[in-house]
Amino acid sequence: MQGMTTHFKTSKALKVKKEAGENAPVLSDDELVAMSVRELNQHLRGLTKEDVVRLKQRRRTLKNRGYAASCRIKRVTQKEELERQKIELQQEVEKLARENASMRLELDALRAKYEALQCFARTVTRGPMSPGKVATTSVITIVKSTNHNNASPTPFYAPS
Amino acid sequence: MQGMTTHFKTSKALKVKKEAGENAPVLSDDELVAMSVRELNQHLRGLTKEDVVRLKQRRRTLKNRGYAASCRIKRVTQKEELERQKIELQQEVEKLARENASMRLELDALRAKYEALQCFARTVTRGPMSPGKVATTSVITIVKSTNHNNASPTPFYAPS
DNA sequence: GTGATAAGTCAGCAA
DNA sequence: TTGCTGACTTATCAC
Repeated sequence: MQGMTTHFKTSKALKVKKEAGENAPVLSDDELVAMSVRELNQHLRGLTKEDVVRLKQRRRTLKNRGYAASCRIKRVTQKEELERQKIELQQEVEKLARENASMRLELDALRAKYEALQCFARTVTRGPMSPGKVATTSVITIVKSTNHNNASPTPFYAPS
Repeated sequence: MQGMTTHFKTSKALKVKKEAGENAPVLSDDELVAMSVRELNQHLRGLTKEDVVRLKQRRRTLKNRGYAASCRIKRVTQKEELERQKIELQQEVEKLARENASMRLELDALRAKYEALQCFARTVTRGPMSPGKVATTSVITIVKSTNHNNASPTPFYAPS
């Protein structure tokens, strides 16, 4: 329904302007689009009303071309930004999950150590009937099993 | 450079087809676009070569219109999906951070309790010279200060 | 051929 | 008037 490419259209528009041109040195698209309204009016002197309308329309179209490009760039940029944030958040989730897991291990280990110590404390405080020697033996046994589980060589009676 | 809206163009295309029409009941856009190639060929009988080309081109344009629409919808959908995932991840980060903080508190509290118990154990095991009564008094003191810090009414010598 | 997409054009809204 | 964006068309690429 009009088999011309945009570039053909553009150059045709230029050609038309040239044909009807008075003195204008054939404004390029870039010049026309970068021109301020005041500057544009300078170039409008001595042109047909029709040419003025045509030129202004071409300017508007060129501007629109730029707007459309900005719009696309903005869209792409925003999408990339979202994807970046997504990756960042995923990494943060991973980091927190790791911290979480390691703290859970630490907590479990400490709970075990605590319970072992508690157990020992009970044997000691259950009554003054048993002499120190028995209690100490218990302690050694407990510590061994605890060490086997969390590889911490610190016996609970050390200053830590 | 052609001041017609798409709909105007479309109806113009229809009109053209009607003017040159043989027997076709003026295919609507929807009909034309939904038609299979084989069905289309049925409707192409007895049309000018030019009309055949025109009709096929109209069909292609209509199809393209649909593709463009799908493309836009897809773009929007993907963006929404990204935003949804972002919110989901933010919530997960918050949840993990909360868990993390509470576990850290728990860990600190347990460490304090453990150290208190350790302290007591040392007083008990330092030597069998001190009788049970003295040790018990120490225990009570420790428990009180521990309770003050973490509001846990469980003395370390209870079965927990 | 069919479907998807980048670029350009236009309409229409908002400032 | 300027800038932006949705919808459409066209060109182009991949399958």
